[in-house]
Amino acid sequence: MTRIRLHDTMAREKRVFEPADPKRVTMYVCGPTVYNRAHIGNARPAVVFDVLARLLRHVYGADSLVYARNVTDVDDKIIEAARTEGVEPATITRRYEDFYLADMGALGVRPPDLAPHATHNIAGMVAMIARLVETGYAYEADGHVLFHVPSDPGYGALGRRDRDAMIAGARVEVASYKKDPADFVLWKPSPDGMIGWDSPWGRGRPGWHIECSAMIAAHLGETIDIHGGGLDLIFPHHENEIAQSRCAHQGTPLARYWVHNGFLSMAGSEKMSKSLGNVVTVGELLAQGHKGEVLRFALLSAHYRQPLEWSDALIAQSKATLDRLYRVAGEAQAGRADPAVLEALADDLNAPLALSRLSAIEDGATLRASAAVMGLLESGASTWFQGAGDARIDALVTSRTEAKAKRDFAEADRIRDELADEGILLEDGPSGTIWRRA
RNA sequence: GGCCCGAUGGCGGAGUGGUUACGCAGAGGACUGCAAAUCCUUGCACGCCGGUUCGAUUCCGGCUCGGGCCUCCA
Repeated sequence: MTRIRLHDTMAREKRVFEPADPKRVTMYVCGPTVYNRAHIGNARPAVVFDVLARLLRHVYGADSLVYARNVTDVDDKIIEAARTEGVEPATITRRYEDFYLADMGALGVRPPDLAPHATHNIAGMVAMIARLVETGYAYEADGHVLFHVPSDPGYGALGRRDRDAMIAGARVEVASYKKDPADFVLWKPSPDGMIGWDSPWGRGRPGWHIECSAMIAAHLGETIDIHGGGLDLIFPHHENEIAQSRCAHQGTPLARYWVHNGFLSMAGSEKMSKSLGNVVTVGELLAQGHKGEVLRFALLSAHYRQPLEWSDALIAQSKATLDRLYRVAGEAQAGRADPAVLEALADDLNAPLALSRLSAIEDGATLRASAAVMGLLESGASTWFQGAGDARIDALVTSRTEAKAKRDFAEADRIRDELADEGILLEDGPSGTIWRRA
């Protein structure tokens, strides 16, 4: 069996991956807060963990992975967006979840096995908060319930920071009702008219961190194999998840491996972020005519932990490379995957190395099977190059072939130029002329 | 200020204590009515300064530059 190694953020090093139960490998990745369109940076974890899921299924069996990616559908940004538009929060969340699924689908991201929604798991959150209050890890204050960080001596292990450092660096004013500046919210009150649920502490809504802890416990178990997400979630989000879950579960660890992807930046080298306004959404890129698979290839062109600078040149290079790979793949059916490609992916998901090994494959069936583990080359070559097909173009190509047979090259070139103006390129091969869209 | 990460050829990007990454783009050739595609050939590299070493892009230290986190954030 292929031996997978993963870089574990907790250990700060690559570790051999050994699931607790090879027949039921569990993975949880922090999914979107659905209040706007996903930008290309948001797509990186979706694509990266989609590849990891494909690899895990390849190694452990298609039915041996349970992959959950949550949907945060209650959040202050959602409430704000709903208020701005004058609609219910559910209108916002449904709209943007649909967009998210469509955008990720275009990138070849398969839906996860489970997509738990925060609003469907309130009872589990309330129960977990209640247990934390009972056991002295959390307290009620001014309508809020807060996790008391000093009560958890293990706090800070993932983010590698001590309490003093956290407090010294705090850039947000500390709420007066907190016992300790580092304490974070588990439950907050909702005024009349705002989305909320009844609880022992009054009508309110959950804090962000408790959502993931409760949904992991409810859907995957107290300890999961892999927890993934973006680098920026390490602190505080994942640190807080760990604290809540461990304290609610008698010290049982939340995850056995922590995997974090690096960031995408735009040319100009600042982090792509909504607040900076330097974002390109997946929807915009698709609308510009870029194929989803090209964007996927571009996202996989750097190792997932490395920074990746997004640019038009990167998109163009990715397309050119994919064009060539599709010519090799042709219409071949998937055969056996190349072990060298699998080996690269198994070594901490080294996608760039895997892609380079893909380039060395000359057999279409092997190429297609190997690329499938990365979610690439899943179309036939004719679909890739021509799309749905076009009888008018076929007729023009036939006319040109006839002109060529009569050695009327002026007419043949005229037709070729005419098609070129439409972005249609012709290739005269030994078995006739084929066309493709540029 | 604290913690963490990165720096490879025109571009993207692996990897390694001493031999070719690979891809894209470029150049030359073959093929072609001309192209395209394909094949062959080919140029271009490891941020700066020290140290360890027979030998460092690779290990160590310092520096410079860039990026991330420090309770909104993939």
